[in-house]
Amino acid sequence: MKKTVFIFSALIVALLILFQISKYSYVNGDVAIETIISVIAVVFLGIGLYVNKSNSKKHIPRNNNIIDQNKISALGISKREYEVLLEIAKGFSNKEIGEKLFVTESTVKTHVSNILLKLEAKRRTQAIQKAKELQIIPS
Amino acid sequence: MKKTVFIFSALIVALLILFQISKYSYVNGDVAIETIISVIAVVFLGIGLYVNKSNSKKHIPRNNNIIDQNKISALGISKREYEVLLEIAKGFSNKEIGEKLFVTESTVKTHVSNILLKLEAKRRTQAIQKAKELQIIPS
DNA sequence: AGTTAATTGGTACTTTAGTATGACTCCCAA
DNA sequence: TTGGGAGTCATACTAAAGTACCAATTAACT
Repeated sequence: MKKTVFIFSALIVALLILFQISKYSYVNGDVAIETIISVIAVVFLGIGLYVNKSNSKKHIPRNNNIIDQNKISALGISKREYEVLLEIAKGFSNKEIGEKLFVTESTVKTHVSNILLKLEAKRRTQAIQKAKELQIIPS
Repeated sequence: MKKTVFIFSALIVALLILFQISKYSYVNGDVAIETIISVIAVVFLGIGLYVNKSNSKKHIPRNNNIIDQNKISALGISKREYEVLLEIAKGFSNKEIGEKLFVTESTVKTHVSNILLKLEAKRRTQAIQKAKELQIIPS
């Protein structure tokens, strides 16, 4: 909200400055009224575009690719377990995950079991669903 | 792109109209220069806001909750198979899905096998992943 | 130095998941 | 009316997934 206050302040200041400049210039006959109006028009068109852009940017990140790191550690999920979780969500088997992470299938199974406990899931598919709900993996 | 052309045309027309109005009003001494400038400023501020809004709206629909019905039928996935697919994505076991849809686990297995064939997946987790990529199930 | 958590790996076992095949019913379009 | 797709179910099998315990190593912390 600080930004909004700043923008409107700048807007008012700009308005006053332009008033004075245009008055002064006109009185002296230096500048044509068309020029003054054009400058005003362009400036405020630009302000309108800028304000709208900075507002619309806030609405774009509706997709939750923002991973909640706090929840991961709150659940006690370790670095390695998390890596396994990501591979599970991609649809890989335990064997494939083992090959990817350079560990045996046995190790992967251990990690998976721990993940299921920590996410309170009965199956890996349920773990995927819960992890996405908790926003700890990208959807 | 038609909209953009329209907007810029309207912009130019508005500019010309304002030129004439301001000239005429000033010559007659009816209106103060401050008023003219204020009107110009407000009008172009409004234009700036409007143009960017209609542009940014096009970028918003990045979320894909829109299910592609055409792809489902293109893949030859039947109504019942699709129902099973949705339950798989929710993390249910074959037995649980059977209870939900009032069929035996055996029937669910048949459906699952067909789904895996049609989605070219080796596992149900991979089927979930592919289905989400194809936007045939909500993410 | 001792403790703890994380990572790794193994064995043995149970439970799901998935495949293959066959069969029955229902309904719809040719 | 008949062929085919969709849906249902069963059996028998193989393949993954998951559980339970145990154990060794390493890095970090006290």
